[in-house]
Amino acid sequence: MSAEETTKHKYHHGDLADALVDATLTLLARKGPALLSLREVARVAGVSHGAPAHHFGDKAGLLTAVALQGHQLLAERLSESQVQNQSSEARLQAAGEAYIRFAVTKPAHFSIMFQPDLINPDDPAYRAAGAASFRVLESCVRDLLQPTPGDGRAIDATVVALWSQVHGFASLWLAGNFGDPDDLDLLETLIEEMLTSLKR
Amino acid sequence: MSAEETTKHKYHHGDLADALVDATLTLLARKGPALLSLREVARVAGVSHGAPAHHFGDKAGLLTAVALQGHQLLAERLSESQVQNQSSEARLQAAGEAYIRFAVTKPAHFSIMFQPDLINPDDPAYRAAGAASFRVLESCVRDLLQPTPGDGRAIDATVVALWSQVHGFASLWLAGNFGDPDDLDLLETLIEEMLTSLKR
DNA sequence: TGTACATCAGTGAACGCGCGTTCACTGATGTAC
DNA sequence: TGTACATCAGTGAACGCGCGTTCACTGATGTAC
Repeated sequence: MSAEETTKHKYHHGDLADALVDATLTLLARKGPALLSLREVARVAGVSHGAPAHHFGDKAGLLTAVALQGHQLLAERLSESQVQNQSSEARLQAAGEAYIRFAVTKPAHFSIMFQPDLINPDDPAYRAAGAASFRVLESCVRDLLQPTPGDGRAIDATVVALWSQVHGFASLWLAGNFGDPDDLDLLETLIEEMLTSLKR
Repeated sequence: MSAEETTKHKYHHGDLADALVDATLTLLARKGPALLSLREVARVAGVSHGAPAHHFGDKAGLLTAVALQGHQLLAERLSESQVQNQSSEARLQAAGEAYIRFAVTKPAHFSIMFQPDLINPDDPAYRAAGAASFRVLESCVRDLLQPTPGDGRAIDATVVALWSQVHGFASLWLAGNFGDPDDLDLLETLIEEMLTSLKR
């Protein structure tokens, strides 16, 4: 972000695509995907409401870009959680924890990433990003189970179990089902208590 | 439903409130909560678009009624899953399985039950129904852990773990993240493989 | 350095649309007598 | 059994609104020479 961008109003924005994604995230955090409008996004970004079409085609295109960024970010966080040399069990737990922390710290991204109705779920880049984050989860489970490569099943039940647990926890937490979503102490406690049970 | 209702068009519907809820469920199944409109609901129910206001006040009121019915149905299914005299472990597993089966067989209900943005989350009846289904889950976990009544914690981590897992599985399944949501064989396999791990 | 020109990015007016909600109304029902 | 009347449930026209998308345009940028 250049210095003059903050003061002067340039006709050419410079990085409007990114700015629109950011504005979308702001609004997603404020009111949820169902109530978001393209015009309001443009308003927040400070551009005319016709501008988004240039970069994203239509509303679904913009939301797909946000969901895609979310998956990339998630894959990144999951990968980072694996870098330290730990036991397989610890790495599994770290992946689960990273998933939950991603969702809780990036609720706006998370709120749109699994909404096939609102995005273009067949967008190749989106699919690739989703597959990438899934692969990290999968790899640490495989690691744990010892290599039984190509045992023919479409999806491993242990990955399903882990993914389900952390995804469900994040969703329920964000919707306020476990108490105040801003109670970070409670969050820490629940994460620890829930995930240590993975070791048993 | 009376016989003549199917043929004759009566000015007074007789049970419009229920019919509107049913129409809402039809549309929720077809296009998801974000894209649902009150006027379309009325159209499907075969009444004028002003009619819903009489029974539900506004759109959020109607959606709240649907979410409420969903929670009641879920609580029922969870309770039913507990009636047989089984071991504590088997009952826990049965509750988890009942939760998933509810979500998969009633996706329209499930799609709106945890959307505080679209309903009136403070509606007393809705809150009560949600609390009731939570209590069933909680009771079978307490049962399993042996009575340590009133240990002071706001929410038990084991309930959190179970709820998270089945809720996450249902959400991810319905969104197509584990494969074709209509592949019932795969569903059976995954439910069994995932939930038997609860016993270990 | 300067000029001409192609390309690009954002504007803003215009479009048609379906929406949620309101409300005076009217058809139907049921109760009192 | 019949009549009057209160109550209720659904109608349909009207309201104002914000939306997504399109498109001729214009301001800005960068490149060729």
